[in-house]
Amino acid sequence: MKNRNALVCKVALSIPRGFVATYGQVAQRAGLAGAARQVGYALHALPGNSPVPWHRVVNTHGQISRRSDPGPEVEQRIRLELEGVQFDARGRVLAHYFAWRRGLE
DNA sequence: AGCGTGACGCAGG
DNA sequence: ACCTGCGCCACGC
Repeated sequence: MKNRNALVCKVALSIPRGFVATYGQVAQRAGLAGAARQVGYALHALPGNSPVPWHRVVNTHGQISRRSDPGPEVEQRIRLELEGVQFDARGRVLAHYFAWRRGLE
């Protein structure tokens, strides 16, 4: 269960504080291109005390993805705002905070 | 071993 | 901008 998961963690850890990245971008960087879903699953499986900045990963719309438990959803928003990340009225992270632009790299 | 499900993403219409 | 379908792949039943 390591590899895939470890790779995802590694990429997540490379996201600069105060910035965010999409599941797709993380997947791409982890060598799991096209399997963004797996990134979501991998992060979902992380223990709550994990040092991995899972909150810096959002969906392609720059929004915090809906999940079964609303709790983590709120926590993610808090943690990001704590790092200075701002959201627009629709709950999307402003493009300015994306660590890596799409198509770039 | 098959099947549904899910923190996703992209191409079409 | 909105909705739909399809691809992806690990997990649990």
